Amino acid sequence: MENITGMKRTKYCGDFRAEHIGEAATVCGWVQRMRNLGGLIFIDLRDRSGIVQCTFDEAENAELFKKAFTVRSEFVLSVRGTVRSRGEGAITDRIPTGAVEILAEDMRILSKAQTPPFEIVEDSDVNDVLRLKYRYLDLRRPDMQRKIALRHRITKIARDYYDENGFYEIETPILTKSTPEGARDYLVPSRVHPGKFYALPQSPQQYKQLLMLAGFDRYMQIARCFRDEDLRADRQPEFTQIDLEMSFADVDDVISVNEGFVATLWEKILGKKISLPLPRMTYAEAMERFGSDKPDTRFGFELQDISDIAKTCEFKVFSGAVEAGGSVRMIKVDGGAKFARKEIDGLAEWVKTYRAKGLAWLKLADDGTMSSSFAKFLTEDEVKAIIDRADAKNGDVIFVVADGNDEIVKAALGALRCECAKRLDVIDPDRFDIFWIVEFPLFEYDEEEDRYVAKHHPFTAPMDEDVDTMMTNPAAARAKAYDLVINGNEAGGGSIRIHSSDLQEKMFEALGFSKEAANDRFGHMIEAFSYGAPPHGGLAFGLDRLVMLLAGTDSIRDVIAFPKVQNASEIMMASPDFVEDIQLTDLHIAVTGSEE
RNA sequence: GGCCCGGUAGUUCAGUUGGUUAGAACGCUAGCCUGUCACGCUAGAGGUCGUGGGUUCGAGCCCCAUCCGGGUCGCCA
Repeated sequence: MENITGMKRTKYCGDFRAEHIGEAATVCGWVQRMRNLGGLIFIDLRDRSGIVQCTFDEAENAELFKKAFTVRSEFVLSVRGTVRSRGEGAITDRIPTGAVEILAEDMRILSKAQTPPFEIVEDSDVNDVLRLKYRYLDLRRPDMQRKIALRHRITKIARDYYDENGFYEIETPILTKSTPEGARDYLVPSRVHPGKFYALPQSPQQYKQLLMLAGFDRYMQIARCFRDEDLRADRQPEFTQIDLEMSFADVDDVISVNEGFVATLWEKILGKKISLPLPRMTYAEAMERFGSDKPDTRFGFELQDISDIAKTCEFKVFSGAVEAGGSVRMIKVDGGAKFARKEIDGLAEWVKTYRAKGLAWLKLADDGTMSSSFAKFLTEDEVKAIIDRADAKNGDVIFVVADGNDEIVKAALGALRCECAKRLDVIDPDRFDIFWIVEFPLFEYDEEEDRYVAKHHPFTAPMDEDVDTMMTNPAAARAKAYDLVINGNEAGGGSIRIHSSDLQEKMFEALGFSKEAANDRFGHMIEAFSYGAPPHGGLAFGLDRLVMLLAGTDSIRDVIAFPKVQNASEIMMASPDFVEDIQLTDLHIAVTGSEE
């Protein structure tokens, strides 16, 4: 291999333009492709900025031409030469550097390369396992380079924006303590404390609150977080939050600063103006209209309650659901009559994954003919009342879900309306619906544990109106909590925190912690609050999801350099892995089961 | 843990009712070619059909199990 001495880059490949014609230049990069025309060889050289064509002419330099002959895809080269016009007819607007080329006068082969297991090209459609096994090759692809660069720009804008608004960037520990509520923790055994474990943080929640108590007033961090739960297309076990907290703030203050960040981001990255303040929708309204606490409002198909009609009808599936304390709700899907019977049957199966028992439907064909799975069990007036309420016209379909559990009805229809929108392709990909969901419930009932648990986390403040009734009527208590929703994605969320010891103790009591249990796990917080705590609150954006949205991709793996696959392993390094017995001994750990 | 989908050449895929020697494109190798840019032309190499078992005269195709991956429900304060 040759060295780079005297052949250092003068400019990135993608930066050459007609104005540089006549200049001497040296470029370094990977061979994207070569075209050998006999006495003339073109090599497309690629670096992170783009591609430039290097030309080797046998008539100009026969020895160099011979060397270029040995070059193959993905070789790493340094090429020195003169920038010149490609000449009449050869100029292309296919790439930004298409007006020029570099006539090579010298070339070093800095590194040879095996033929890669897949082609390094834009948007290649290669199996995920192979991509991830050779992630360093996958990342060479221009679209991946753009996504990772975009991620950098977003974190840079975040740091600048919060700095300008008085936030300090402060790091918090990665080795911390396990907390009983919430997701499963990743644990790290302690060598010096036999039997004790650190936990990796699910979020810097407690630390950032303590930073407010410490008087730093405003904090932010690009914080790595860890949750040992199953993966999804938009969920990784290790992910990044833009995490922040501010003192002497109420809901409006936190929302105001952070929607300013979102507007800045959209302006700088996409050139789109976001008008502020962003709209707000209560949790109750979101669930009632969209069956989701992160509704996609870019299309209609809203939920409508027909329990009143269903209650008295002869169809037991409907009336029985209402009698059992549940509900009967519907969505009208404009243009949904084009769903074939088979497809509707498929959707009926599909909603069962959301625990709905079935899917009733009523279709109005384009010629006005009605067909339905349930109309025959209802009176003409009842059917008409449903069609009228849905405001259904020819070409529409109405889907009805009935269940003794209203939550199931809403969740199933909420998911179904998104699925229908996707199948009918009614979503404008250039549209961004960004708004806040506010007034979340303070608690939610956990059927497994048979008690109320914190919907957000146990430090979330109740709304002032609900403080007095939160113990007697926990189901109705609302929190000073808010989520930012973008196109049906939860892009961020946060809350105002409890800052009085009294209220915090009351909260632990409501969650069913004994005084001892609360003290054991959160004693440091309770004590800290006793030394003068400012009112404070904060928020965390899911950085990965923000990048996804701004990059226009629907897989979180596309915006993380080295992501994990569904079983939480990392294919390239092959982690997790077994360790040496001596390491386990040092950590006082005996393994009782393994994959082998 | 449940459900759905997928695994055939280096890559992306096709493969009929179970029937001869499993094909295509791209990539790769060699040769020719001085204005290509998805260069072109000619020739060639390349396959445990994810793995194991079963049914059958015969399995890429049917059955069972299993592994790997994707999506999703549960889960994710």
